[in-house]
Parts: sequence; C-alpha cells; structure tokens
Amino acid sequence: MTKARKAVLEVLGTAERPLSASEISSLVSHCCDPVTIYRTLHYLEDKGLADSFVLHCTEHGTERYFTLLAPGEASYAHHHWFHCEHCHQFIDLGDCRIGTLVDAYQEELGIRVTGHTLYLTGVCPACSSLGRNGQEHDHRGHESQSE
Amino acid sequence: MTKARKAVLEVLGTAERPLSASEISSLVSHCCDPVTIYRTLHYLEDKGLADSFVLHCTEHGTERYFTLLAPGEASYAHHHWFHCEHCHQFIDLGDCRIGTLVDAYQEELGIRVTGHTLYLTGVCPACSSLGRNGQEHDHRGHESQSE
DNA sequence: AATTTTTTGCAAATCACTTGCATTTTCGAT
DNA sequence: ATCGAAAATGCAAGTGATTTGCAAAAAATT
Repeated sequence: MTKARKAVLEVLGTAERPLSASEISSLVSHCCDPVTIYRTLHYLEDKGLADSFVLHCTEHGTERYFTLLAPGEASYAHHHWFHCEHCHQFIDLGDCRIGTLVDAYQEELGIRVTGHTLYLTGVCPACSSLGRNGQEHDHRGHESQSE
Repeated sequence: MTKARKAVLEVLGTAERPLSASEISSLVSHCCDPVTIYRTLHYLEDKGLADSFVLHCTEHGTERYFTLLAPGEASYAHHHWFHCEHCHQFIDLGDCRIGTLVDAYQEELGIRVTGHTLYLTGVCPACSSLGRNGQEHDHRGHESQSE
C-alpha cells in the first residue's frame, strides 16, 4: 500500500461526507500531487472501494465527489446524499433505499442494472430556519424535479 | 423566439432520449454556434423547460444530458433513464417514481427537496442477449431506437 | 539486495463549458 | 412598418476539472 493511497483512504474514511478530488487534494497536499489523487481515486473506484457521483453546485462548480465503500462494514455501505444549495453541505440520507425500485425496473424492462446515481438537492433545515427558502438567488428551482 | 432556441427545442422534442450539448450542437450546427447551444440550454433549464443530468460514459466522456420538460404534457414530464454501458444508449424508465421516497426524506430530515438526480446504468436487453455482459470495447452495437 | 513492476510527479494536453465584447436579432412601442 | 432598447449570437480566448506522456522513485518480487 502506497503512501498516497493510505492518505486518501484516511481522509475518505474520516470525512463523513462526500469529498471532491480537489478537497482531498488539499487535505493531503503535504503528501502527494493532485494528479496522484485522481489516479488513486480511479484505482479505489475500480477496486470497488469507493463510490462517486458528479454534482454541480454554484459554489464549487461541477465536480465528482467520492465516498468510501467498504464491503461488509455497515458504515461504509452505498449511501445517498442530499446537497444544500445554500450552504453547500451534504446530509447523509443513509443506506440506499431504491433497491426494490431498481429490481422492478430490471424485471419490467429486462435490463441488468449494475449501478445507479441518486442524490437530492434543496435547502437544509439549518438554512431553512435562517429564512433561506431558496427564493433568493435561486436560479433554476421551483419544482421538485430535475437535475 | 429566436432561431437557435427554436432549433434546440425541435431536436429535443423529437429525440426520444436525453441529448448532450455536443449532440445537439452537431444536430443544429447548420444554424448556430456551440456556444449558443450552451446558452440556450441554460435558458431552457432556467425556464423550467428542460431537465438535465451529468453522466459519464466510456464512449462519450462526462457530459450533461438534456430532455424537454413541458408542464402539462405527459410525454414531457420528468423521467428517469437507464444508460447501457455497452451500447451507450438510453432507455426510458418513464415518469419519476421516487416522489414518495423524496417525501419521506423531507419529513424525516426536515430538508426541503427542490430537485433530484437519478439514473441507472448497466446492460440493456439487446446487449445482454448478444452475450455482452461486461465492458468490451465495442460501440456501434446492435440497432434499436433512434440515432 | 537485485530485479521487475507499479506508482508518482511534473509538464503539457484535453475536454466540456464559460466569458468578454462587438455585432446582430428580437420585440415592444410608436 | 419602423425605430430603438434590450436581449441573443458568434468568435476568440479563458477556466477549471481531469488526463496523459514520460522519466524518476517507490513497492513488490525473487
């Protein structure tokens, strides 16, 4: 196990939220080059040790976010996330709850599903209670749909 | 209504699958610049007329895909999609079926959900029946719907 | 420890997408 | 229909995330 991989596993394992390559990169900048972070993340995803999704947020732009995925360990199972459009923080939605739905699709359509991406966006409780209801600098939202 | 917007609405309305900016761009290249396509897509999404999600596929890389969304018209409601990792085509999963789940999350966590992204990936029936269950290096697979 | 294999760092490239700005188009009011 | 303000477009150049080539460095093998 290389130093870089150890470091990335460390930060991913400690963080309780998805991290982007750039966040990881700055968290372990003392140890390795950004390019290595990208390569390491590919490696981890390839080995089934990490999970990722692409999300666009007005503050950080479009980036891929990663979480650890340790087979067997409940705390590292495949989760889904909510992303607050205001404070740009993630809220853990817990273990995946669409297994049944995915199975239904497989049966109905004869497809074989090997992966899925699901995340929600909106306003978190903290931002809501601060009166940030999303009507302010909200560029594209009004319905409970999309993206 | 400008020529560019008319053209983009036309191709999006005709396509029965999500289209990326670059696909749209080449479909209407006779009419306008790629930059205009991007601006038009932002415009449509802003107006709630289009829906999008970012998907990475080995053949086309990471791109944002768009579909029309016409309020009222059933055929243009918010859908979800399956993407075949092999032939790289989309299969329509029909109207969104996670409304209840989203409501549950809202109640449980006190979040206000204004948008979500969901798509599935795997192997489509056609590719499966051709014995392609993994990731080979072939595109231009079988023929099915549009193109 | 010597050899082979894999990983890393750096520089430069790619790719999707965005921005600045001057030039059209569109559109509402005349 | 026409004029002028406001919005949209094209082109060139810029961003920012991610990738790639290649030689040096670190791991894994023997």
